[in-house]
Amino acid sequence: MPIDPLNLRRVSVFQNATDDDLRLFAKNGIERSIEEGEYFFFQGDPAIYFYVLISGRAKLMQANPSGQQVNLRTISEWQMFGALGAVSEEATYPASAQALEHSTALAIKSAFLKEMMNTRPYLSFDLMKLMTDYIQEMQERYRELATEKVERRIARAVLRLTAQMGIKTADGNIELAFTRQDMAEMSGTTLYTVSRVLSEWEKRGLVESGRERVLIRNPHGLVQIAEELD
Amino acid sequence: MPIDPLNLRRVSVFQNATDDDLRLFAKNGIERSIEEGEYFFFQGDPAIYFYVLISGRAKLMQANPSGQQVNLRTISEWQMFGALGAVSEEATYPASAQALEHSTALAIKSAFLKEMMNTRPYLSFDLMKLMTDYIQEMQERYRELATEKVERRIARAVLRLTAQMGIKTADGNIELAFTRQDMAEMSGTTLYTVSRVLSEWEKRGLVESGRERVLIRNPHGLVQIAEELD
DNA sequence: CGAACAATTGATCCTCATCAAACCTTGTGG
DNA sequence: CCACAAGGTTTGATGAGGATCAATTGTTCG
Repeated sequence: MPIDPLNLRRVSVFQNATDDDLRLFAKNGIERSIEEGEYFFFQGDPAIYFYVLISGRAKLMQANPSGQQVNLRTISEWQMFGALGAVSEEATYPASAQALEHSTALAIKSAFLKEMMNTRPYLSFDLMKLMTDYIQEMQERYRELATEKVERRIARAVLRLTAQMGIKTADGNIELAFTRQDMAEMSGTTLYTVSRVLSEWEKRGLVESGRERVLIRNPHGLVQIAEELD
Repeated sequence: MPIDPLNLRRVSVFQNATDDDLRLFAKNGIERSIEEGEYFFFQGDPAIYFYVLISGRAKLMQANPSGQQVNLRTISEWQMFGALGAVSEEATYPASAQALEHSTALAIKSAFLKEMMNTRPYLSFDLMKLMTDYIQEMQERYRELATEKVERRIARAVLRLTAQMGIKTADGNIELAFTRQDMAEMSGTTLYTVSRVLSEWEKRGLVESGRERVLIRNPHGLVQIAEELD
């Protein structure tokens, strides 16, 4: 069943689009559903389409030649991904996009977005806005990785995730659904270190953790770890 | 003495501008000359202007609250910097821009660029192109920092620099003019480690190094260090 | 020539990665 | 409904890779 085109307004790049434009994008897109663990695209594939995640969760990962990988970002509903190729000609995806659970996305030809941008300044503008935000985030994460210790990096990753993908539980706490491996790839460390740090936090009453699950008990405590001098 | 507006075409974002547009930008800019070590702007300042470096060299650095800093990129002639603020409203610079030698830049109001982009799709487009390139570079550097060992990261930093700011010497070799500290900030390590690695490379005949100076003797050898598996 | 700055090198220490083994948790099929 | 397999997690032991500190040497410039 096709989505309601007007829902696309929830995509930040489309927030200023006319209803007609939204319908145009929807009409030009094809829905793709994939299972957990499968890929929307692989690093190195020609970047013909960009995607809008309609349901589920996914992650963008980049691997080095020997296979080690980092998690560049996690994608939740109504986020756009794979859009870098919409600008540079004959580009390939710089990262792979893997579903963290059963997910469906709308795939739209990058060339179409490019075409639309020619006549709609608001589109270029909103896409640029998205890019600058992302650049700033990457610059910060880069600095963190270069200058901060693991515990703090993990705290930051957890806070970023809670802001973006945290699920409110019945009792008002916030829960994350990630494996230790995922969290390690997001903070540039190993699953062992993440496990140790979480155990320590649990002892201190900051979180409660289980299989593919972290419950934030004391967000303020995490902020302190993430921010405090020395 | 004011610059020739047509020289602005060498700025990648202005490559498709009309001569008249170039003159407009030049007329709306003011030249600022600063000495080595001084700053065009500081991290946290309101981002009212963006800059085009006309002569000299500069670096963009980001510091964490306790003062440790990383070098996000180095800026050479006819490169634009500080332009992120042109998109997001009431933004502040996410990094500081410091001159590596006596430098002069053209400062143009971000609001003016924004205004120009409204009516000139090519401008938005070329700026986006620049942003995507930068995003890809940052993503790669982030992955490197997370997964690669220092020696390789230093090799990559050196190669990036030679491509961007290498100076051909009389005998056909390429030379870089950076302190160990600068190189350390660019590869996410310390000046001591950079010094040790350069000494080792010198023993192997890959480079020749001196005060604020590295001469590349065997670029291919460096590429091997930067790329080889295992 | 001397002061200021940059680079080198050795010694030491600490943070994490790595490896290994055991332990949970969840889902599946008999 | 239990048993077992598969995948996720924890924890300990060990060691490597760099950071840090300190002392010395080299370079540049007024």
